[in-house]
Amino acid sequence: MLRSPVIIALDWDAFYCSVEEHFNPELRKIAFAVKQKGIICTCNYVARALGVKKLQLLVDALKQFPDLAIVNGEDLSRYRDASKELWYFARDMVWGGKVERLGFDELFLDVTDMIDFNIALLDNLHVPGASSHPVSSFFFRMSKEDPSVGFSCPVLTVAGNLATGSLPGDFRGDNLRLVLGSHLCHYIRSQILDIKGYTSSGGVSINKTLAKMAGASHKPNQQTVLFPEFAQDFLDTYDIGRIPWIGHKSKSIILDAIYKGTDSVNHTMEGARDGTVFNVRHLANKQLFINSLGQSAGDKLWDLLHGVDQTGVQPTPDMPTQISIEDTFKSLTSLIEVHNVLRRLSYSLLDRMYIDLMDSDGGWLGHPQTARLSTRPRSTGYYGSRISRSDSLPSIVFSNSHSRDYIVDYLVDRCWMPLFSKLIGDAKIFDIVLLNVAVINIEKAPAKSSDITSFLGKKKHTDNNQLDGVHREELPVTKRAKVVGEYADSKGPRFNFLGDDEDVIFEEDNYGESCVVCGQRMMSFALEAHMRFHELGD
DNA sequence: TGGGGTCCT
DNA sequence: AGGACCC
Repeated sequence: MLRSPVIIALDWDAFYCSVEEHFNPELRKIAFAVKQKGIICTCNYVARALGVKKLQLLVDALKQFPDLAIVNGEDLSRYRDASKELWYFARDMVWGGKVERLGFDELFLDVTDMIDFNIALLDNLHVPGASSHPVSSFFFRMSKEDPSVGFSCPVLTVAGNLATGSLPGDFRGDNLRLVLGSHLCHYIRSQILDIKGYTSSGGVSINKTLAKMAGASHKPNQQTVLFPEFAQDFLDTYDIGRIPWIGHKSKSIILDAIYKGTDSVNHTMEGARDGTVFNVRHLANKQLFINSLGQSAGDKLWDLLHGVDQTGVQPTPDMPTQISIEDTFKSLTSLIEVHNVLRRLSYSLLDRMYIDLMDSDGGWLGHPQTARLSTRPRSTGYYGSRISRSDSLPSIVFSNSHSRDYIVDYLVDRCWMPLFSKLIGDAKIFDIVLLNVAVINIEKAPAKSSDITSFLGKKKHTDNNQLDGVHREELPVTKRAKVVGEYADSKGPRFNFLGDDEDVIFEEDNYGESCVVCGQRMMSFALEAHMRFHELGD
């Protein structure tokens, strides 16, 4: 008999805010939001209760809620650190480490093996002919080796919410496995809260998409199990655009294909086109999906509407496949400004490479092969459109015999600036709003025997599962400080109320300054290097 | 309207 | 090199 997987989706509640509250517990009590440039990227639940929205314009939110506190979240290092820590912690609990990370705040856990093992234990408790009563509780084992590790698991109840509010017809077979999954989910969330101090929302079902949607249906700090027999009812009420992996483009293509006969008035009015899963399922068919989206995407999205998701949990590797650093601007038009931004971005990029690609002895775990520079032109193309150029990454970035300053200079002059020239072409006239530097195509370094060189000092990666509440909050800082030193310290969490306008005003003082020598306008932080440029007599 | 990521074409 | 998707 074929058994379904048991998948758990976890989502840290208001993640950036939770991290900030970790650093500054006083934030817990007040309404606050995390901003990046001109927008609020997330806000805590105190603020949400007042009506603050995610992805709201900062100026709008402050107009409406003058007392809203604002934290600058443009530097992601603290969130990345916390994300990694929670990911490793969860992964240590899942047999085979079958954990996939999605963004910084979501995990998929394939706990099928753990469920199967414990189902077998449960079956053994039923002595044939001895009793007609099933056990009401048993000890769920979290370890194959140590029978004392685990938790008490009531098998006649479901932990948390029921998607569609319905109990399944029976507690046998795959249903029983999901019941155990719900208790496992609850146990894992409790561990994460008790030991790491983060609340989460959980979803339990037979594949990633159903688990994720189930989890999203009851937030925060709750969990939901979706039994397969209710999957279609659950999905049918959703708009297709709310199903993960069906984005704006796909939704629009699908609705266009379905409603292609209707007039243009209806076409442009979103409300006029019923996009519920139920409606789309009945007005379209698989062939229409394949015709309009292509074989592979059409097939996949049609399956999704029916609760079928073949993509398994792909364990996220320890090394990222790319590392990128970016910044956005209102407008960047001169080479010297670009040069200075690239210098700053290169510093951060090196930091990230040292953190994510080096082992505790300062040896490289992986070597990126390619450097990629991306920009976004101002007001050309659709929003978000980027253009990029790439070239092989100079191997000097792996050197331990050059200073960081030297490597940065080398990168900017020999790598990023030439790529930038390639990007903007012969006209040499540009107006960009974004710069992104990335190292990609990271190849795993061959296993090394020993490497004594350690110009960065020890980067300790301990498993701090046993840390108590007092020391827990110091972790992310101390972990990073040894590696990046004073650079990171200068960029610690900043937070201010309205009235302390440093972070609230949008980059006001970065613009409109003029060089006293040549009169060229540039951002203030570019002035210093620009003056050096004059002193050297160009 | 951010500052990241993944995979596919 | 770009485009889709995710957060």
